[in-house]
Amino acid sequence: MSSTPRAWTERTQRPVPAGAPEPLPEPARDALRLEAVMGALSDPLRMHIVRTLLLESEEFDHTCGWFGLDRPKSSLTHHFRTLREAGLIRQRQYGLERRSHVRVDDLQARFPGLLALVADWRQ
Amino acid sequence: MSSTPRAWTERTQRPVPAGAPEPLPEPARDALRLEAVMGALSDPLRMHIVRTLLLESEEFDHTCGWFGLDRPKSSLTHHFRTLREAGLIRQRQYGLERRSHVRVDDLQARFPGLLALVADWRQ
DNA sequence: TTCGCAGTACGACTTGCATCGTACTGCGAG
DNA sequence: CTCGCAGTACGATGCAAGTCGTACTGCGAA
Repeated sequence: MSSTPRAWTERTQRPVPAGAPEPLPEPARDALRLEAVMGALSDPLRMHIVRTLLLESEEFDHTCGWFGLDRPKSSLTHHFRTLREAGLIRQRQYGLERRSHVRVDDLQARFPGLLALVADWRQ
Repeated sequence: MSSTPRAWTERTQRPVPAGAPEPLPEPARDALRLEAVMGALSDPLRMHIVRTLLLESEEFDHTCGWFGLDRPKSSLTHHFRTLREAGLIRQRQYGLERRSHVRVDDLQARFPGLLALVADWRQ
């Protein structure tokens, strides 16, 4: 079940599969704010989430549970919402679960080099 | 009295003039933390300070007053200390005044591309 | 030595955020 | 229909940070 992940630099955003649900509300590319993005990444847990999503994601998006984070569900909801509202991740509701991926194209376009910093982050 | 500022990308850190006071306490290059740096930059006023220091500084460092910020002095003390403790700026005490500059070399070495994002920031 | 000034230190207030428990929602399996 | 589960919503709590007034410090000029 594990397809080999491409390097994130080579993985431009995947085409959206037909019939995928609409993304949850998020800021448009032009509305992304560098301070807000950096504020979202100033929390180590959120930095970890984005970095993991960037480096270890496969062909499909991932649910909150996939990360194996040892925090209550309500805390994860909070952090994922923070990341989405800052524009770092896109979330779609697939039936029961909410799946996330990094907005690679938008972030590269607006803040070139930022994701490279995240990828190089050492805990 | 305005010498032409070089572009920040061409201005590697100036040699320290002989007899300059020691820098105030700051994290060493290896101790810089990306989350902390981003946390410091998540405040628009601090982002503005760093960007101004990066783009409009001259051959010498600058005092808090130079920025012409319309805030009480105690607020500025707070923000400059935050920037110094996160490792973004270096501060030296010259008699009465405390002068600051961006730690260009350290930041470029540890977080390449980060200062370019700051320079491109639009208020 | 006296004064003015740059900046600090301290403390109070307020706001925002992280954390988490609990109740709830809504889809899908059986 | 009923149950279980992923995740949300809500609210309480505690803490960290932003804001700012006031008192203070310490250098340098007159």
